[in-house]
Amino acid sequence: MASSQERELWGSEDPDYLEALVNYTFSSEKKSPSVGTKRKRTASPEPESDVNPTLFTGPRPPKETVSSKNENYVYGAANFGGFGEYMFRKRAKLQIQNVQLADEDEGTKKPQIFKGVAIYVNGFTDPPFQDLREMIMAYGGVFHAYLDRKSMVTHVIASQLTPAKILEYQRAKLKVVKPEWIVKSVEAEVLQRWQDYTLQPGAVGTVAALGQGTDFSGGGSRTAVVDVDQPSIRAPQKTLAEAFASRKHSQAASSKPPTVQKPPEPIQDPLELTSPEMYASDLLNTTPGPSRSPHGRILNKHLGGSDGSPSPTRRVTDPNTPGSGPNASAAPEPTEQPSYAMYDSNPVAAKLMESTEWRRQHTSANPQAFTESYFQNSRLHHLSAWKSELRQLVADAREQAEKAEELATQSGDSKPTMDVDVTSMQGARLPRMLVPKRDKGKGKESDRVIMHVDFDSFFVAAGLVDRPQLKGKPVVVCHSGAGKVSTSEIASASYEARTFGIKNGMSLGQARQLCPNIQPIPYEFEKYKAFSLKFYTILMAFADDLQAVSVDEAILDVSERVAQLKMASDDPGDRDFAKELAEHIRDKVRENTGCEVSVGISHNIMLARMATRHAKPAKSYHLLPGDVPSHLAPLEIKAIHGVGRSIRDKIRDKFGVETLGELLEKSKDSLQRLLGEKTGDKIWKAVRGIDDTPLESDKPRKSVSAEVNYGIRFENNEQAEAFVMNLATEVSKRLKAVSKRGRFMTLKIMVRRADAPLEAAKFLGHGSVDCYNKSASISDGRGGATDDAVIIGEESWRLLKAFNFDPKELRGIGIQIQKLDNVASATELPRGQARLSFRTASKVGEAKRPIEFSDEDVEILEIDRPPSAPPSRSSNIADLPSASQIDQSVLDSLPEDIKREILDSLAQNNQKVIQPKPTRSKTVPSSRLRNEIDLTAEGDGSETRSQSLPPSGSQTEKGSADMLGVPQHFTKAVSMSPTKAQAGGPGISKAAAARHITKQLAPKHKVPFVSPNKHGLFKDRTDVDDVELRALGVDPLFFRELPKDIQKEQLSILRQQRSAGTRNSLGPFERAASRASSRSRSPSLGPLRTTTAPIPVASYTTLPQIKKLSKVDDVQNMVRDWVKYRKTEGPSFAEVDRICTYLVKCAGSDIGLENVTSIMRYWRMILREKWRDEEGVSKDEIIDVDGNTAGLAWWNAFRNVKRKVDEVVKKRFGCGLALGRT
DNA sequence: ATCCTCCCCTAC
DNA sequence: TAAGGTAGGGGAGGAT
Ligand SMILES: Nc1ccn([C@H]2C[C@H](O)[C@@H](COP(=O)(O)OP(=O)(O)OP(=O)(O)O)O2)c(=O)n1
Ligand SMILES: [Mg+2]
Repeated sequence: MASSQERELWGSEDPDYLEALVNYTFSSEKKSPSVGTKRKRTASPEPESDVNPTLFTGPRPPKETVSSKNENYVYGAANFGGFGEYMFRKRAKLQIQNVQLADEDEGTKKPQIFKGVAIYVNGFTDPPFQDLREMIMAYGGVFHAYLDRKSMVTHVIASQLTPAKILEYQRAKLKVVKPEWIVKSVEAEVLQRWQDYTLQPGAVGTVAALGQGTDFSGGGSRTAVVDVDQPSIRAPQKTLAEAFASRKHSQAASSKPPTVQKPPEPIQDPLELTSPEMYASDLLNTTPGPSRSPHGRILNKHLGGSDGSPSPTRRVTDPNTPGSGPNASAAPEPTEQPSYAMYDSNPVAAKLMESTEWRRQHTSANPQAFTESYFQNSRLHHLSAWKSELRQLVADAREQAEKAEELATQSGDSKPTMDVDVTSMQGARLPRMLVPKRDKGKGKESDRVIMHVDFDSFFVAAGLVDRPQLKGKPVVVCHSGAGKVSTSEIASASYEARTFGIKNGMSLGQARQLCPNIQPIPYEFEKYKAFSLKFYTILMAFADDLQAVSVDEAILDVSERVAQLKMASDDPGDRDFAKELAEHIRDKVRENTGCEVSVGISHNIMLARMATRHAKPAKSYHLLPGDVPSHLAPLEIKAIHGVGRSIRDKIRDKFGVETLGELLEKSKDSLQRLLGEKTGDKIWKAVRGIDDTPLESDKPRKSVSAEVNYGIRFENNEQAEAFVMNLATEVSKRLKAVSKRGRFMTLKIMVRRADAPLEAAKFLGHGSVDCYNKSASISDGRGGATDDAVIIGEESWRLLKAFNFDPKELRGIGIQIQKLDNVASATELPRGQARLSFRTASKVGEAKRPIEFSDEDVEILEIDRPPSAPPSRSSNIADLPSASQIDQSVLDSLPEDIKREILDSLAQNNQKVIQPKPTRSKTVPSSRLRNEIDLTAEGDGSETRSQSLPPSGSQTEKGSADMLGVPQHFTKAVSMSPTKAQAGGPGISKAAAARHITKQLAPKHKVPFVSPNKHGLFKDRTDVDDVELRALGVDPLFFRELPKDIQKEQLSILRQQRSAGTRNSLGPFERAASRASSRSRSPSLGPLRTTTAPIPVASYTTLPQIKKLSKVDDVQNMVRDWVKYRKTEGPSFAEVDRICTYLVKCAGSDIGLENVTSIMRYWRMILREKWRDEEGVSKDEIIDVDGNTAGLAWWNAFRNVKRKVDEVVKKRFGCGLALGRT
């Protein structure tokens, strides 16, 4: 039965596959390769015309099927739209204020429809309390935070109240109405009859408000509201879900009654195996595994010894055998668990691979088609992509809100806020944290109310929305569905399935052994995305702050929100508002998605997560401080977020403890010695329920990558090269999608281990492999960051070629880009512009560059770019292009030993003799029996285990990695063989020598290979930007202060106008710019200036540690951290504005002025330390060696703030603030 | 001390 | 059939 269903769900149209299945004899060992057996499928398309229909089409439900769109930057069809108008609830009021201000500007003031109306809001409402409050106030009403006999409240707003409560109010002569009354009145801008909105005793919480009330589009601002088109909180939408959800095989499972048989025996602690690197499927493989260390770890047999043979940086290895440790076993292992795969080498795959045609249709042998369909169907790829998109959306919404907040504040919204104002928006004025992660709330940790929200069995839950008949049954989401021995991975298992021991990450085959009647359902990526968007939209309405964790999970700070609820309640009593809010959120999500989420609440993130675990499924749980000790004590170590198998084992091996309670006895010091400073401290604190980690919602992206470690099967180098180029194109797309460009890249390679079977246990999996990485600098022609697919692709291919691997042995390829610059501030200019900038740049650059680029950088090595190569491309640190590219004279200048090494390496390289050492490898422990169970699961500890090299191995590993026979850097840099040429020469170790060279090469590449004097290079696109900006009539200073997206947008508009010859008419941006400059133009910048302000006591210039006021000191520290935090990308608009607001405010008071001077001086000092350049007016180019423009942005920010402060000071004292020279 | 590079580890 | 990606915290050890 299952099979028929499966067929219906997935179908199986691949004749070759079917044949392979049929022909395979399970009980026997592999059959002899019957070549030529496979014939082409009946109705198959020609090989090339259509790449491979089976990958794209197929009987899969059209719904979830990826409808890839062109605009999607990745193959994924599941990008999120933007939250666009969504805002954090907390900021909603500001939006309204804005609207109001705007209206006032136009002379259109909101009609005071609520004049004479005094309102009190009770309990949870939709829209939220604060939104209502703002609406009421904006339209002339009075808002009361308390309800006592003295207040003149006329109306009580509530979505739901107990009959008793309603009566009580009515007796007090209060009108009890629903929120819609407010909303509708605002929408119509006319006071509606309250009688039409009275709250009836019987009314259920189904506040219609969500349905429609929230949208007060009438006011001209919908900022605080969920847009109707987007999946919103309101209408239970049928939208996407329905649109896509064809009723299709909904009745597929109908055959079986909803009876679930009981699981054989709940597995408590399945062995854990897999790990990111070590997958359970590969455990069976290795026969003669690496030797085992005392602790059950596998010792890495040292490959590539001194002979220079290659050594992997890593080897994907065995998940350590369960309980193999000495003490082991605290957890009784279920002895009967199915293994990930039944065979060491997948017989079906082996057979299919015999067919060239099949390979070209289903593996990397067909780069373009394979990559595309692979990413479209990779759940892990989607998970990662969604995560970063969500983070970006949250960051955007936040930035937008903050901007609005600033505007509202600045514009003087000093209008007297009605009476109370418990909630006051003072947040906007306080010098709140600049850097989010900073100790914004030290000391008040206990006051935080953190909520962790996570869907229960997300993929399954989403899938069951359209398959109600499967609810209550053991269901799993995975590809395929056929095959008794399927190696298809289970992305999500229902709670019913979990009772059988099935876990996320297991193979379907394993699951079948645990539960023969397991019901697999297909993926529906589009639906997950849509649900997630609704989910986040809902959360945003209730959170003070929000951190996106993943597509189905988020962390909220609801401290303020809960405090407000409490204050607004006339009868706080002992109600747990946090829990009520959690349930409210659960209701909302259920209404909108039909899925259950669980909520964990506590006073810090770690505990909130633990609370969620306890709550699941379908519940909420508030872990109170008093319950923490007893709650944590019995949990296993892995229950701490961030503690995986490796750390758990280290602790277990060292202390022999299994639970958090036992860990309490270990000293912090011993933990730090074992795990490292930070990790040890974290664990020590965690065990005590301590976690001061703040929510992180706006961290800048540090890398962008794309990798494929599945289905990689090349027949020759041509295919490999094509694949690499294709992957580079993918990375390029991703970079462009986030407006980033990089200056450094790393190629990640997986190679089949010699002892691993040709075909892995997992169908087309990578199997047991060795990992190798190689890095290189990349740049556009001007030494700037790049996102060019060709540049990245060529560099990647060169790096790969340098390894000289047999293409047939490759099993994984990845390209990662680092050292990112934002496009807005990086290069993006057409040639012409570049040239323009060049002039300016060289002018400025020549003066300072020489200093930064010492002779060694520039003169030691010069590499001429082959004329054929586009001048734009430069490689770097990593291998030298070729012997012909090395300037002989430069070579001659090198120490003899080093020179020899270089030549040797080049020679070897040419001979293709070099064998790199893997940095890592993945393998299987020999001890693992084929039928043992290993399983993976994420939830509990069973999954991933990655085996780190044994201590000794690790060290050696590390050492060898660095030296690889020779210094790793050198090796990399020169693509040379591992031979440890002994050159240790005078004084320097070989490694040191290599590094030395590397260093010389590195900077050199990023900049050109030539001397700056010679060619006046060193121009920086940043300069370009400034020059261009000026050419466009824009003040660079002002421009830099704008949010990146605005910068980009304005830039393109201006360029367009310019090219269209419209330049003379002022564009919106130009107007803004001129306005800005005139507004703050003040000569105050000069370091010297008379002062009225007392000179700060200490000269931080010389002694930064001197303190004056601890408060000042705190601010200074914050500034220091801030600069450090944003050192590579410059400060954000919101941050600068905040510090500016703070300083201006301080400057307005006598006491504060002194502090302002101190802080400004300190800030300047920090900037001077980091970016030499002074804030001199004449020069505005501060570009560091890497071409980064952060320094420029920082100085601009400093100058702007200084200007604003000066304005204030000038008004009071007649002249600007004097900071003195130093 | 602190930075930088090259990993390892973890999470979903 | 099957889709084992990817970003960021942080540690080790060398450079500065
Ligand atoms: N190894 C994994 C783990 C998770 N996921 C996907 C599917 C999950 O549904 C989703 C969310 O992961 P969770 O860890 O939150 O797991 P579930 O939501 O499935 O279950 P629960 O949260 O109830 O434990 O991510 C996956 O594809 N592979
Ligand atoms: Mg979940």
